[in-house]
Amino acid sequence: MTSTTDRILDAAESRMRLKGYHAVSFRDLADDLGIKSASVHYHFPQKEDLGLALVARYSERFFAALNAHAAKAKSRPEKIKAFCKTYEEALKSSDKNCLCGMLGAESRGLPDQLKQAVAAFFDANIKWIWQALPPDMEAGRRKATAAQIVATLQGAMMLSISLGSPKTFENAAKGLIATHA
Amino acid sequence: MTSTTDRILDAAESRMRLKGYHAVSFRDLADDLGIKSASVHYHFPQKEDLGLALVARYSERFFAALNAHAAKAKSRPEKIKAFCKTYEEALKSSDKNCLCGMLGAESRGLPDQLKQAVAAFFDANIKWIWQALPPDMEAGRRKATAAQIVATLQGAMMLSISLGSPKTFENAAKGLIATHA
DNA sequence: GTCTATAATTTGATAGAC
DNA sequence: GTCTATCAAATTATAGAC
Repeated sequence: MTSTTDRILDAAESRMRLKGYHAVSFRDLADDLGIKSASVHYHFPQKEDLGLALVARYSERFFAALNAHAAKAKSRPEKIKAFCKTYEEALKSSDKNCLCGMLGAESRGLPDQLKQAVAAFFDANIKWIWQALPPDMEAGRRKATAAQIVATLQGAMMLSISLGSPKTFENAAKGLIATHA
Repeated sequence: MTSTTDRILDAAESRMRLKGYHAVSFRDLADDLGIKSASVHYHFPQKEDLGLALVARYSERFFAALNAHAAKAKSRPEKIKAFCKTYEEALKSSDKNCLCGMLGAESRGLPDQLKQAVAAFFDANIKWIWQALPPDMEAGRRKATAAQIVATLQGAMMLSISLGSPKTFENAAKGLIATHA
Protein backbone atom coordinates (compact mmCIF):
# COMPACT_ATOMS: atom_id res chain seq x y z
CA MET A 1 0.00 0.00 0.00
CA THR A 2 2.05 2.92 -1.21
CA SER A 3 0.58 6.33 -0.56
CA THR A 4 -0.60 8.54 -3.39
CA THR A 5 2.19 10.95 -2.54
CA ASP A 6 4.74 8.20 -3.07
CA ARG A 7 3.10 7.03 -6.27
CA ILE A 8 3.28 10.58 -7.60
CA LEU A 9 6.94 10.76 -6.66
CA ASP A 10 7.59 7.44 -8.40
CA ALA A 11 5.88 8.55 -11.60
CA ALA A 12 7.54 11.96 -11.53
CA GLU A 13 10.99 10.53 -10.90
CA SER A 14 10.62 8.10 -13.76
CA ARG A 15 9.43 10.76 -16.20
CA MET A 16 11.96 13.38 -15.16
CA ARG A 17 14.89 11.01 -15.37
CA LEU A 18 13.78 10.16 -18.90
CA LYS A 19 12.82 13.54 -20.31
CA GLY A 20 13.76 16.34 -17.93
CA TYR A 21 11.95 18.79 -15.68
CA HIS A 22 10.13 20.83 -18.30
CA ALA A 23 8.90 17.80 -20.21
CA VAL A 24 6.88 16.51 -17.26
CA SER A 25 3.41 17.89 -16.57
CA PHE A 26 0.92 17.48 -13.75
CA ARG A 27 -1.46 15.88 -16.22
CA ASP A 28 1.12 13.27 -17.23
CA LEU A 29 1.47 12.24 -13.60
CA ALA A 30 -2.27 12.28 -13.00
CA ASP A 31 -2.77 10.01 -16.00
CA ASP A 32 -0.09 7.63 -14.75
CA LEU A 33 -2.00 7.24 -11.50
CA GLY A 34 -5.48 7.34 -12.94
CA ILE A 35 -6.42 10.49 -11.06
CA LYS A 36 -6.93 14.16 -12.01
CA SER A 37 -4.26 16.84 -12.18
CA ALA A 38 -6.00 18.85 -9.45
CA SER A 39 -5.41 15.91 -7.12
CA VAL A 40 -1.71 15.99 -7.87
CA HIS A 41 -1.69 19.64 -6.90
CA TYR A 42 -3.20 18.67 -3.56
CA HIS A 43 -0.04 16.70 -2.78
CA PHE A 44 2.41 19.11 -4.40
CA PRO A 45 0.94 22.60 -4.75
CA GLN A 46 3.69 23.87 -7.04
CA LYS A 47 5.93 22.08 -9.47
CA GLU A 48 8.95 23.26 -7.53
CA ASP A 49 7.60 21.49 -4.40
CA LEU A 50 7.51 18.28 -6.38
CA GLY A 51 11.02 18.83 -7.69
CA LEU A 52 12.39 19.49 -4.22
CA ALA A 53 10.72 16.39 -2.78
CA LEU A 54 12.12 14.34 -5.67
CA VAL A 55 15.68 15.50 -5.16
CA ALA A 56 15.45 15.00 -1.38
CA ARG A 57 14.17 11.45 -1.76
CA TYR A 58 16.62 10.62 -4.53
CA SER A 59 19.54 11.97 -2.54
CA GLU A 60 18.58 10.01 0.59
CA ARG A 61 18.25 6.79 -1.37
CA PHE A 62 21.49 7.36 -3.22
CA PHE A 63 23.55 7.88 -0.09
CA ALA A 64 21.80 5.05 1.73
CA ALA A 65 22.74 2.70 -1.11
CA LEU A 66 26.24 4.14 -1.27
CA ASN A 67 26.86 3.70 2.43
CA ALA A 68 25.45 0.18 2.32
CA HIS A 69 27.90 -0.72 -0.44
CA ALA A 70 30.77 1.03 1.28
CA ALA A 71 30.12 -0.70 4.60
CA LYS A 72 31.30 -3.95 3.07
CA ALA A 73 34.34 -2.27 1.53
CA LYS A 74 37.49 -2.93 3.56
CA SER A 75 40.13 -1.17 1.48
CA ARG A 76 40.24 2.24 -0.19
CA PRO A 77 40.04 0.83 -3.71
CA GLU A 78 36.94 -1.06 -2.66
CA LYS A 79 35.32 2.17 -1.51
CA ILE A 80 35.91 3.69 -4.91
CA LYS A 81 34.44 0.59 -6.50
CA ALA A 82 31.42 0.89 -4.21
CA PHE A 83 30.94 4.45 -5.45
CA CYS A 84 31.04 3.31 -9.08
CA LYS A 85 28.70 0.43 -8.32
CA THR A 86 26.12 2.76 -6.78
CA TYR A 87 26.10 4.79 -9.97
CA GLU A 88 25.94 1.71 -12.13
CA GLU A 89 22.91 0.43 -10.24
CA ALA A 90 21.15 3.78 -10.52
CA LEU A 91 21.54 3.55 -14.29
CA LYS A 92 20.92 -0.13 -14.87
CA SER A 93 18.06 -0.82 -12.50
CA SER A 94 15.89 1.55 -14.49
CA ASP A 95 17.76 2.41 -17.69
CA LYS A 96 17.39 6.06 -16.71
CA ASN A 97 19.73 8.94 -16.13
CA CYS A 98 20.62 10.14 -12.63
CA LEU A 99 17.85 12.52 -11.51
CA CYS A 100 20.43 15.09 -10.47
CA GLY A 101 22.46 14.57 -13.63
CA MET A 102 19.38 15.51 -15.61
CA LEU A 103 18.44 18.45 -13.40
CA GLY A 104 22.06 19.57 -13.20
CA ALA A 105 22.19 19.93 -16.97
CA GLU A 106 18.91 21.89 -16.94
CA SER A 107 20.12 23.80 -13.90
CA ARG A 108 19.85 27.31 -15.36
CA GLY A 109 16.22 26.75 -16.24
CA LEU A 110 15.16 25.61 -12.78
CA PRO A 111 13.69 27.49 -9.81
CA ASP A 112 16.40 28.70 -7.48
CA GLN A 113 15.84 26.38 -4.52
CA LEU A 114 15.72 23.33 -6.74
CA LYS A 115 18.93 24.34 -8.46
CA GLN A 116 20.57 24.64 -5.04
CA ALA A 117 19.30 21.23 -3.93
CA VAL A 118 20.84 19.65 -7.02
CA ALA A 119 24.15 21.41 -6.41
CA ALA A 120 24.10 20.17 -2.80
CA PHE A 121 23.78 16.60 -4.11
CA PHE A 122 26.92 17.05 -6.18
CA ASP A 123 28.81 18.73 -3.36
CA ALA A 124 28.00 15.75 -1.14
CA ASN A 125 29.08 13.35 -3.89
CA ILE A 126 32.44 15.04 -4.31
CA LYS A 127 32.94 15.23 -0.56
CA TRP A 128 32.19 11.52 -0.14
CA ILE A 129 34.67 10.37 -2.75
CA TRP A 130 37.25 12.90 -1.55
CA GLN A 131 37.12 11.24 1.87
CA ALA A 132 37.66 7.86 0.25
CA LEU A 133 40.88 9.01 -1.41
CA PRO A 134 44.25 8.57 0.34
CA PRO A 135 44.75 11.35 2.93
CA ASP A 136 48.43 11.52 2.02
CA MET A 137 47.58 12.44 -1.56
CA GLU A 138 48.71 15.94 -2.54
CA ALA A 139 45.81 18.27 -1.66
CA GLY A 140 45.27 19.76 -5.12
CA ARG A 141 45.45 16.40 -6.80
CA ARG A 142 43.08 14.87 -4.27
CA LYS A 143 40.46 17.51 -4.90
CA ALA A 144 40.90 17.24 -8.66
CA THR A 145 40.56 13.46 -8.55
CA ALA A 146 37.35 13.65 -6.54
CA ALA A 147 35.79 16.01 -9.08
CA GLN A 148 37.08 13.85 -11.91
CA ILE A 149 35.47 10.68 -10.57
CA VAL A 150 32.04 12.24 -10.14
CA ALA A 151 32.30 13.93 -13.54
CA THR A 152 33.22 10.68 -15.25
CA LEU A 153 30.33 8.73 -13.78
CA GLN A 154 27.80 11.45 -14.50
CA GLY A 155 29.07 11.89 -18.04
CA ALA A 156 29.10 8.15 -18.56
CA MET A 157 25.44 7.89 -17.59
CA MET A 158 24.47 10.62 -20.01
CA LEU A 159 26.59 9.17 -22.83
CA SER A 160 25.31 5.69 -22.21
CA ILE A 161 21.70 6.84 -22.50
CA SER A 162 22.28 9.02 -25.54
CA LEU A 163 24.05 6.20 -27.35
CA GLY A 164 21.64 3.56 -26.08
CA SER A 165 24.62 1.51 -24.99
CA PRO A 166 25.11 0.28 -21.41
CA LYS A 167 28.59 -0.85 -22.48
CA THR A 168 29.65 2.78 -22.64
CA PHE A 169 29.02 3.22 -18.94
CA GLU A 170 30.83 0.00 -18.12
CA ASN A 171 33.83 1.05 -20.18
CA ALA A 172 34.14 4.44 -18.54
CA ALA A 173 33.74 2.93 -15.06
CA LYS A 174 36.32 0.26 -15.86
CA GLY A 175 38.80 2.93 -16.89
CA LEU A 176 38.10 4.85 -13.71
CA ILE A 177 38.74 1.86 -11.49
CA ALA A 178 41.88 0.99 -13.42
CA THR A 179 43.39 4.43 -12.85
CA HIS A 180 42.09 5.34 -9.38
CA ALA A 181 41.38 2.17 -7.45
CA MET B 1 25.38 41.34 -41.65
CA THR B 2 24.33 38.03 -40.22
CA SER B 3 21.22 36.53 -41.76
CA THR B 4 18.03 36.14 -39.77
CA THR B 5 18.45 32.38 -39.98
CA ASP B 6 21.83 32.66 -38.29
CA ARG B 7 20.54 35.05 -35.67
CA ILE B 8 17.77 32.59 -34.84
CA LEU B 9 20.32 29.81 -34.56
CA ASP B 10 22.48 31.95 -32.27
CA ALA B 11 19.57 32.78 -29.98
CA ALA B 12 18.31 29.19 -29.97
CA GLU B 13 21.75 27.75 -29.24
CA SER B 14 22.25 30.12 -26.37
CA ARG B 15 18.86 29.40 -24.83
CA MET B 16 19.04 25.64 -25.33
CA ARG B 17 22.51 25.33 -23.87
CA LEU B 18 21.24 27.18 -20.81
CA LYS B 19 17.83 25.62 -20.25
CA GLY B 20 17.27 22.67 -22.56
CA TYR B 21 15.15 21.86 -25.59
CA HIS B 22 11.71 22.02 -24.00
CA ALA B 23 12.38 25.28 -22.19
CA VAL B 24 12.90 27.19 -25.45
CA SER B 25 9.92 28.51 -27.40
CA PHE B 26 9.50 30.13 -30.79
CA ARG B 27 8.25 33.24 -29.02
CA ASP B 28 11.40 33.45 -26.88
CA LEU B 29 13.51 33.45 -30.02
CA ALA B 30 11.27 35.91 -31.81
CA ASP B 31 11.53 38.30 -28.85
CA ASP B 32 15.32 37.97 -28.84
CA LEU B 33 15.41 39.13 -32.44
CA GLY B 34 12.62 41.66 -32.24
CA ILE B 35 10.44 39.79 -34.74
CA LYS B 36 7.28 37.68 -34.50
CA SER B 37 7.09 33.95 -33.86
CA ALA B 38 5.45 33.36 -37.25
CA SER B 39 8.63 34.71 -38.82
CA VAL B 40 10.72 32.21 -36.93
CA HIS B 41 8.51 29.45 -38.32
CA TYR B 42 9.28 30.72 -41.82
CA HIS B 43 12.95 29.85 -41.27
CA PHE B 44 12.34 26.67 -39.29
CA PRO B 45 8.85 25.26 -39.89
CA GLN B 46 9.04 22.76 -37.03
CA LYS B 47 10.94 22.83 -33.79
CA GLU B 48 12.73 19.65 -34.79
CA ASP B 49 14.08 21.41 -37.90
CA LEU B 50 15.59 24.02 -35.65
CA GLY B 51 17.06 21.38 -33.36
CA LEU B 52 18.63 19.51 -36.26
CA ALA B 53 20.13 22.67 -37.72
CA LEU B 54 21.54 23.56 -34.31
CA VAL B 55 23.21 20.21 -33.79
CA ALA B 56 24.62 20.22 -37.33
CA ARG B 57 26.12 23.68 -36.90
CA TYR B 58 27.39 22.95 -33.41
CA SER B 59 28.99 19.71 -34.52
CA GLU B 60 30.72 21.36 -37.49
CA ARG B 61 32.09 24.13 -35.32
CA PHE B 62 33.21 21.74 -32.62
CA PHE B 63 35.20 19.53 -34.97
CA ALA B 64 36.61 22.50 -36.84
CA ALA B 65 37.93 23.91 -33.56
CA LEU B 66 39.15 20.49 -32.50
CA ASN B 67 41.05 19.88 -35.71
CA ALA B 68 42.53 23.38 -35.58
CA HIS B 69 43.86 22.71 -32.09
CA ALA B 70 45.05 19.24 -33.02
CA ALA B 71 46.89 20.48 -36.11
CA LYS B 72 49.41 22.20 -33.85
CA ALA B 73 49.75 19.10 -31.66
CA LYS B 74 52.88 17.13 -32.47
CA SER B 75 52.72 14.33 -29.91
CA ARG B 76 49.89 12.04 -28.79
CA PRO B 77 49.60 13.66 -25.35
CA GLU B 78 49.25 17.01 -27.06
CA LYS B 79 46.33 15.67 -29.11
CA ILE B 80 44.57 14.64 -25.93
CA LYS B 81 45.25 18.07 -24.48
CA ALA B 82 43.81 19.63 -27.66
CA PHE B 83 40.65 17.61 -27.11
CA CYS B 84 40.34 18.83 -23.52
CA LYS B 85 41.04 22.38 -24.62
CA THR B 86 38.25 22.31 -27.19
CA TYR B 87 35.81 21.29 -24.48
CA GLU B 88 37.14 23.90 -22.09
CA GLU B 89 36.67 26.63 -24.67
CA ALA B 90 33.13 25.50 -25.41
CA LEU B 91 32.32 25.91 -21.73
CA LYS B 92 34.27 29.03 -20.90
CA SER B 93 33.65 31.17 -23.95
CA SER B 94 29.98 31.25 -23.10
CA ASP B 95 29.57 29.77 -19.60
CA LYS B 96 27.13 27.32 -21.15
CA ASN B 97 26.83 23.56 -21.33
CA CYS B 98 27.72 21.63 -24.47
CA LEU B 99 24.64 21.69 -26.73
CA CYS B 100 24.88 17.95 -27.23
CA GLY B 101 25.55 17.34 -23.56
CA MET B 102 22.26 19.07 -22.80
CA LEU B 103 20.33 17.32 -25.57
CA GLY B 104 21.98 14.00 -24.76
CA ALA B 105 20.60 14.17 -21.23
CA GLU B 106 17.14 15.02 -22.56
CA SER B 107 17.58 12.42 -25.29
CA ARG B 108 14.52 10.30 -24.48
CA GLY B 109 12.26 13.32 -24.73
CA LEU B 110 13.47 14.39 -28.17
CA PRO B 111 12.16 13.67 -31.68
CA ASP B 112 13.85 10.64 -33.14
CA GLN B 113 16.02 12.27 -35.79
CA LEU B 114 17.33 14.81 -33.33
CA LYS B 115 18.16 12.12 -30.83
CA GLN B 116 20.13 10.32 -33.54
CA ALA B 117 22.01 13.47 -34.54
CA VAL B 118 23.11 13.96 -30.93
CA ALA B 119 24.23 10.33 -30.68
CA ALA B 120 26.22 10.78 -33.90
CA PHE B 121 28.05 13.71 -32.31
CA PHE B 122 29.12 11.50 -29.41
CA ASP B 123 30.09 8.63 -31.70
CA ALA B 124 32.34 11.01 -33.62
CA ASN B 125 33.81 12.33 -30.37
CA ILE B 126 34.68 8.88 -29.12
CA LYS B 127 36.08 7.91 -32.50
CA TRP B 128 38.30 11.00 -32.64
CA ILE B 129 39.86 10.45 -29.25
CA TRP B 130 40.17 6.71 -29.90
CA GLN B 131 42.32 7.53 -32.91
CA ALA B 132 44.51 9.77 -30.78
CA LEU B 133 45.26 6.95 -28.33
CA PRO B 134 48.31 4.71 -28.84
CA PRO B 135 47.55 2.02 -31.48
CA ASP B 136 49.54 -0.50 -29.46
CA MET B 137 47.20 -0.10 -26.51
CA GLU B 138 45.20 -3.24 -25.71
CA ALA B 139 41.99 -3.01 -27.77
CA GLY B 140 39.49 -3.22 -24.90
CA ARG B 141 41.39 -0.73 -22.82
CA ARG B 142 41.73 1.66 -25.73
CA LYS B 143 37.99 1.66 -26.35
CA ALA B 144 37.27 2.07 -22.64
CA THR B 145 39.68 4.97 -22.34
CA ALA B 146 38.12 6.78 -25.29
CA ALA B 147 34.66 6.52 -23.72
CA GLN B 148 36.07 7.54 -20.38
CA ILE B 149 37.65 10.72 -21.71
CA VAL B 150 34.48 11.93 -23.42
CA ALA B 151 32.39 11.01 -20.37
CA THR B 152 34.69 12.92 -18.04
CA LEU B 153 34.64 16.09 -20.10
CA GLN B 154 30.88 16.01 -20.60
CA GLY B 155 30.27 15.28 -16.93
CA ALA B 156 32.70 18.00 -15.93
CA MET B 157 30.81 20.59 -17.98
CA MET B 158 27.52 19.63 -16.38
CA LEU B 159 28.98 19.57 -12.87
CA SER B 160 30.75 22.85 -13.40
CA ILE B 161 27.53 24.55 -14.42
CA SER B 162 25.42 23.02 -11.69
CA LEU B 163 27.94 24.05 -9.04
CA GLY B 164 28.60 27.41 -10.64
CA SER B 165 32.30 26.68 -10.45
CA PRO B 166 34.62 26.74 -13.48
CA LYS B 167 37.31 25.29 -11.21
CA THR B 168 35.45 21.99 -11.20
CA PHE B 169 35.93 21.61 -14.93
CA GLU B 170 39.59 22.55 -14.68
CA ASN B 171 40.15 20.00 -11.93
CA ALA B 172 38.53 17.16 -13.82
CA ALA B 173 40.43 18.04 -17.00
CA LYS B 174 43.69 18.27 -15.07
CA GLY B 175 43.12 14.79 -13.67
CA LEU B 176 42.36 13.49 -17.13
CA ILE B 177 45.56 14.86 -18.60
CA ALA B 178 47.59 13.56 -15.67
CA THR B 179 46.36 10.01 -16.19
CA HIS B 180 46.02 9.78 -19.97
CA ALA B 181 48.35 12.27 -21.58
C1' DG C 1 -8.35 13.34 -0.93
C1' DT C 2 -10.45 13.51 -5.10
C1' DC C 3 -13.46 15.56 -8.11
C1' DT C 4 -15.50 19.23 -11.70
C1' DA C 5 -14.85 23.39 -13.55
C1' DT C 6 -12.30 26.96 -14.92
C1' DA C 7 -8.97 30.65 -15.26
C1' DA C 8 -4.80 32.66 -17.27
C1' DT C 9 -0.94 31.83 -19.91
C1' DT C 10 2.00 29.58 -23.13
C1' DT C 11 2.99 26.63 -26.88
C1' DG C 12 3.71 24.84 -31.69
C1' DA C 13 1.83 25.79 -35.79
C1' DT C 14 -0.94 27.76 -39.98
C1' DA C 15 -3.47 31.06 -43.35
C1' DG C 16 -3.20 34.85 -45.82
C1' DA C 17 -2.21 40.04 -46.38
C1' DC C 18 1.61 43.08 -47.47
C1' DG D 1 10.47 37.70 -45.24
C1' DT D 2 7.70 39.62 -42.04
C1' DC D 3 3.42 40.72 -40.45
C1' DT D 4 -1.59 40.17 -38.22
C1' DA D 5 -4.67 37.06 -36.79
C1' DT D 6 -5.87 32.96 -35.20
C1' DC D 7 -6.10 28.10 -33.66
C1' DA D 8 -6.08 23.94 -30.97
C1' DA D 9 -3.78 22.04 -27.47
C1' DA D 10 -1.23 22.03 -23.32
C1' DT D 11 0.38 24.09 -19.04
C1' DT D 12 0.42 25.60 -14.07
C1' DA D 13 -2.65 26.61 -10.84
C1' DT D 14 -7.04 27.69 -7.99
C1' DA D 15 -12.02 27.56 -6.10
C1' DG D 16 -15.34 25.02 -4.29
C1' DA D 17 -18.47 20.72 -4.25
C1' DC D 18 -18.52 15.96 -2.55
